Amino acid sequence: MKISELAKAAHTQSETIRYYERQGLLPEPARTDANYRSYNSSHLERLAFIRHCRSLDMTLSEVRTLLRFKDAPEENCAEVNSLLDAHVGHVTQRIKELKALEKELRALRLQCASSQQAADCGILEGLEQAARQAQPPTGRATPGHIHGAHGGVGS
Amino acid sequence: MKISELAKAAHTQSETIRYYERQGLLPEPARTDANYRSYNSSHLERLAFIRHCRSLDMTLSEVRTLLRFKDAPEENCAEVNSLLDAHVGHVTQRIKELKALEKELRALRLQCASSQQAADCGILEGLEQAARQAQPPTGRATPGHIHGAHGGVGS
DNA sequence: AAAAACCCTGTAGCGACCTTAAAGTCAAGC
DNA sequence: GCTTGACTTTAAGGTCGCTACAGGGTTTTT
Repeated sequence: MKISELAKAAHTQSETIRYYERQGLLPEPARTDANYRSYNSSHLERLAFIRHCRSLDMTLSEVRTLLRFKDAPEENCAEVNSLLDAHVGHVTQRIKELKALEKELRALRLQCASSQQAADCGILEGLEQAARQAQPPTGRATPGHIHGAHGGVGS
Repeated sequence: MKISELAKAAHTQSETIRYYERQGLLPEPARTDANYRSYNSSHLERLAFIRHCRSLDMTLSEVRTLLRFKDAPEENCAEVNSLLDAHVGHVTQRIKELKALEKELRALRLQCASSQQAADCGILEGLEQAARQAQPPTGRATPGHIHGAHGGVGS
């Protein structure tokens, strides 16, 4: 299997596969005479595993940890459990934050129903006023790792 | 006001302020004889505005748009409204995605109650099995811009 | 045999910062 | 007047998870 076939099978781009190889997530495959990467089904399985973890919004570092356990089946898997617990915690926390955000944004949106001069725009005014009460940074409790509204794994 | 005073007042790091200046979000302030940046209250107000928008998970490009309207109060603010509508949409969408994710992760977590050999870990097994059904990438409808579980504005 | 489609390596870019480094400036204490 | 330490300056590089070239080689199709 060459790289584009593997890419198609795993719904991934070839570039991403090479990237995972550089990051040590995928083992270096055999090469053909022409120096092309030559994959087998075990590569596909591993890549599918990685992509699934990514679709669950895990970082590559988290995935790396899980792969370590897959590669060492005799180890105790307690760390897997706690990794997952932490990850669920991040997601739950992020949902909470985004809900609060959504509420604030919707309230803000109501302040300007029509299009008018920016000077009278309730949204801009609302933002300015909110900014004036120099809030304490409302940092998240734990740094977490679930991003904002922008990006994600997508297709 | 020098940079560290402004930084403290706006709960921001000095580096971030310089970064915003480079990005054209904050005007270049006057300089002292020693070439130190010298800020006034209008800078603070503008920085607070930016930080508040960031705490609402807007991108700097979105903030830039809002600032344009603040700087041109006679313009029609319709774009402000649609920007906010789009942003609320992104957040709402991301919440939906994260909720689905949370559900899947919690189900996965139940598969391994105790710590045991990784070979028998229900979580790893669950991940492997899920990965095997080569899902279509489940891309998000619109690219959106709300990130995953990792990162955010934080303190 | 030419053209199109693939593969290779290496590098640079995205966003929103954070960190480091090397050098200059300022206020206080001795 | 001199040192110490806390500030400031610019510039460069690192983070994360890719993506997009550039500039070559190879394989497949026409």
